[in-house]
Amino acid sequence: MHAVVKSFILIGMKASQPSVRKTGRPLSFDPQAALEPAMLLFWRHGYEATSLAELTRAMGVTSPSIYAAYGDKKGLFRAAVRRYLTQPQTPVAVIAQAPNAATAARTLVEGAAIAFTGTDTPAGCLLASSAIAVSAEADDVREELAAIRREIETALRDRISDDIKAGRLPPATDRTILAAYVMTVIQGLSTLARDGATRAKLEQVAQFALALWPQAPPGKL
Amino acid sequence: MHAVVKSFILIGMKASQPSVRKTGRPLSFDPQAALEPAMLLFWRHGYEATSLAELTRAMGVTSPSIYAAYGDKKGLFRAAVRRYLTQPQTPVAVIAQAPNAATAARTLVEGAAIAFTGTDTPAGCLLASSAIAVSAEADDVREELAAIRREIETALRDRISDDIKAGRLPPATDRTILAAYVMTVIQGLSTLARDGATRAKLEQVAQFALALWPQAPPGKL
DNA sequence: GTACTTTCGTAATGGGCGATACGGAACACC
DNA sequence: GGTGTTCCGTATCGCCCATTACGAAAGTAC
Repeated sequence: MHAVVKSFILIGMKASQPSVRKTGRPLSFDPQAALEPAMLLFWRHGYEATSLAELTRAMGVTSPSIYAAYGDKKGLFRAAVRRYLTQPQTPVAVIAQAPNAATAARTLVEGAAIAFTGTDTPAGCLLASSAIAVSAEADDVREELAAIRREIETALRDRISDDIKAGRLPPATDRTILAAYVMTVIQGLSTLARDGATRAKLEQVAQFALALWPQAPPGKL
Repeated sequence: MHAVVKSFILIGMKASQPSVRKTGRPLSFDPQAALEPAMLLFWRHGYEATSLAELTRAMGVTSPSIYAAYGDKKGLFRAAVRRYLTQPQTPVAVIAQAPNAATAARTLVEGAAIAFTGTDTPAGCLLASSAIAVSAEADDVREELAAIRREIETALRDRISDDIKAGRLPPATDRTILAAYVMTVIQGLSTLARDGATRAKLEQVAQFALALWPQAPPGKL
């Protein structure tokens, strides 16, 4: 019975168009579209500091409908995080599609400086800042986001490994530290943006930080 | 009357030894010493996710006594932050006492890698992580911590200016970006520590990041 | 000892939280 | 048009939150 409920949730969330269900009263809202204002609220105030009352007001959906569509507050947050990460594409996809690790890192860091200072969105990064210090009851949510962050770091580290093997990076490069350094800069940029730093400042810090990328051995680019 | 209460609070918090008050039932706890467990809780769970019930249990002080000594939850948090920042000395003092900006930055970043991975303390930095995403009611607390972060950044930037004028740094050095870069790395290290990174890893990232410090012109060290 | 001052612990305050029970409404199916 | 199914809105649930009223307790002052 619990599995049945969950499958409905997945159906309701995956498709923006009318789902495969045939009978019963139709949904009066688009569960995918309603994630937008929820994502913005979680982005601004974080997971725990965003109340259901604020969410229902911003989404234009009553709480029983939210619980039917997403399960509970954690389910809604997870869906909002998924939406956040796929706009326009996930960091892991960015890393995979870049021609090399240097481009991947540059795209991530420069993209962070821009994404963290959007005029129509809250400052900083939802993934980096919305569940850092949480209560014991929400520790699973914090851990989920930490796992995503580690996943990105691992993907970048693997790309660096490839470049070292291919001779595009010096053999002495420490792939683990280099990947961790890039993540450190991105996380730090989120806090600076939240503290009110301008886009220009963030972009300059990003450029400065990227100057540490090891140079390719001669003739191996 | 409100000012009177506040003066009592300051007296009670500044002196660990018996205050100048003569009459009345004596305090049954040391308001300064009781900040230690409160600081650790705020450090671990952040300002909003730490409840008064947890605080009273950890401090061994009932809530009316907490309100008499610190005013309210925000007052207790501010006192805990002050205690955090003065162990062993404030970042601004570290910057002021260093022989030059390079040493100041190195001391801050290397100290962060160690302080953020203590075995007897929560991971990460209380200043960097305890009030990042907060509700509207706690936005003043977030802003207060942001002001402290900006103060540290400004102090570092001014130290860099001195070094440029004294010829210890290249004239083309952008003091604003260099100071912001150091702050970015420190904030990022806090998140990495919270995500479970080891002290060794943080120290290596710190060393790596510090390699970006501009070299002094020849003969000007 | 008596009066005065301050802090103590107990117990409660109103309010907001996440989550839900329930009956009516809106569709598809036949 | 009747039946079955699903969703909607209202109203509310119990719980925990930060904060405080109140009377007893523990000191000093005289």
